[in-house]
Amino acid sequence: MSTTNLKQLAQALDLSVSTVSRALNDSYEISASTKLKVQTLAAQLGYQPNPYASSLRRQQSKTVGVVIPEVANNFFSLAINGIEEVARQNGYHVLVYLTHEEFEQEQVIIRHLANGRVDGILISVSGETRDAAHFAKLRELKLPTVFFDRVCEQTDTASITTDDYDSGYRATHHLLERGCRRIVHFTLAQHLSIGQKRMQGYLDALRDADIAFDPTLLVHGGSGPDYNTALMQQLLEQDSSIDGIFAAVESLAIASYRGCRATVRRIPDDVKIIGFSNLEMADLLDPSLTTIRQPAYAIGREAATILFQALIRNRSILTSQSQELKSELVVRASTGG
Amino acid sequence: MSTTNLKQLAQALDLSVSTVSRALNDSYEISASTKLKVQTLAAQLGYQPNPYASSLRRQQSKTVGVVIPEVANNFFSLAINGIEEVARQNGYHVLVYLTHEEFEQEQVIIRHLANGRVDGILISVSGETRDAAHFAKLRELKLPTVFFDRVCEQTDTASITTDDYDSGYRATHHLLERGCRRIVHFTLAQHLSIGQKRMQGYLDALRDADIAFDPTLLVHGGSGPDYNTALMQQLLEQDSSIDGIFAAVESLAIASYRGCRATVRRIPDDVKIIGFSNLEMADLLDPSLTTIRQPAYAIGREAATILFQALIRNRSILTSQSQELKSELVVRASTGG
DNA sequence: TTTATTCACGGAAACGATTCCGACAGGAGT
DNA sequence: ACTCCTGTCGGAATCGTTTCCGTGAATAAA
Repeated sequence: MSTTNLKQLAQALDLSVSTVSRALNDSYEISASTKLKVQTLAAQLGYQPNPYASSLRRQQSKTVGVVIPEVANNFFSLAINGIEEVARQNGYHVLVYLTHEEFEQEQVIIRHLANGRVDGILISVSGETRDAAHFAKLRELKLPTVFFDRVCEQTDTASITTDDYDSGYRATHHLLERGCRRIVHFTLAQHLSIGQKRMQGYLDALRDADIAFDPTLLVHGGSGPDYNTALMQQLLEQDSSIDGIFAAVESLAIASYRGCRATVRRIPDDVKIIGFSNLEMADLLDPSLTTIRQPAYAIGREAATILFQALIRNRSILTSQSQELKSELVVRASTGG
Repeated sequence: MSTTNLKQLAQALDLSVSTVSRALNDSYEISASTKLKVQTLAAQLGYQPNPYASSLRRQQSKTVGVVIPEVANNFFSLAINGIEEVARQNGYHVLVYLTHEEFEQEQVIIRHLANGRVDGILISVSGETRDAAHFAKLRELKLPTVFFDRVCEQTDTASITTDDYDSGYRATHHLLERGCRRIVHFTLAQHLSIGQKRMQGYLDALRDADIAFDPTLLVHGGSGPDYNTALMQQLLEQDSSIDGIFAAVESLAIASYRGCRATVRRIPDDVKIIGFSNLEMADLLDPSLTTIRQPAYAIGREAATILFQALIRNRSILTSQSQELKSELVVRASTGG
């Protein structure tokens, strides 16, 4: 669509196409004078190389794919922010795909990405993902892939996460410290490693406090805020002994708030709530929410940085390196200040 | 990268490349039997056409570009959600670019997009954008463009917005109804049509209530939440008569909350606050925030739908059609209930 | 003066898919 | 028997770049 191409430039300058191409790419075998002539005319005519011709010839697209469950979520929004920034700095473009937490969508997207459209992939797997077969193709094709936050343990490639076990432990420990004894763990993605690590932190904190684990307090959220609110409401109605909730993701913390309101439980007097969240205005909630804040922006930046290091080196497969960033516990009113 | 290509398929089947291509594209001039043979082998080998070769030949990329100020924002997140969904349904890919509210970034991005990389553009312009010269190229290239929410009035192409004037009027009227007399209008993007419309609604509502407009109550926010909070705090300290704030975007409503807290103003007793916002948990804030909720997801869907209608028809320039969706005023505690 | 080397450039082959222009059957029409 | 289709397919051009290979001239080395 760009109106001018190499051939036109070459004709106008009475040079060959190859010379013009080399001049624009600052090749050493072109004299400074012709380089100048070519580049000035190119700038004047606003020449821009056709990206698809270029991508076809050199086998690289200068594009990365980002696959995430959803974007209307503060964590992933911030992560995309970091990714886009690093990509821009490296002259890469960013294709965004949403799985809507559905495994099937994820499979389709991965399959569509395995045709050279992208040079690398950054992915946070869907909550439904159990199987890792669809990632095998990426490995076959030597397509560099970095998992972030929600990793898939069955595939050995680079991944960047937060200290999920520790965070789960600390969150639970914090509630115990504040006197909670009947703590609900409200979770999504229970069969993902991230969910299991957080749960294990929860379990170990209980064990260390000599509190028996009650399986009825382990609640698996589903899709949709209304569903999760209803779920929590129902649980609170059935069990009046509940005095704490540890929500594994932001949306579940919100659902917990709503559940408490619906059942007239006071926060933090009756029930204390802590949740993973990147909500900027957690301190403005009623009551302000005690959060475990993940360094979402840094995660995006780090994941992208790792990917681009692999891309500019040799575009080979990434080693099974995994990096772990620290989350931060911010105590607020929902756990008693 | 994809391991199999047309030539390999052709050799394996003892057919020509052109025949295989036509068989896969379901051409009428290929017999049903060979079509079947070709398609089964292609499926078996997991053949996927090289997107760049394909894009180069047919001059279209099956990709659209989305240019927005930021993604860590509920409105734009929801809009992207709508866009991505429509794009997927039409077999298109979505490239996302962030301007970070900077005009220069926007120019660079638009320039980079004007080379055939995308078949169409969806854009919400940055807060700094005054000049529309960079959009002229898109028009020259006949690159279909749809503005959404933050439109650029100087270019006549399709746009989809909300009823910004009405919303501004209603928001201000609501504050007046609740007894406010000294209402701050806290705005970004004051030289964008969206900002001017909202402001005009504010001005007209004041006029209709026979309240003189005080220019010191028109506050132009800047970048960064800390800056905006400080700005509001300073204003509240200087002027104790302020009894209402109409925030033109979500982040400014939040800054207003923080400003009130810093100056120990009670909401809604001392100062009532209303703001544009797509915050899902506006009702959980302390106090719950009266909002004007834009149909963000629908805006994204509509904008994308308009774009794809143009793309599948004739990929010609879009007519200067503009569609307006309605926002919703949700009254909550921050305006007294 | 001859040979080698460097410099600056042109020609043409890729990359992988689409598509224009044929071509060669075999059957229909006269 | 001859022409004329129609149905199926192959060859080659094409999209716009990049890059391999080659070439002529000028300069340096012998």
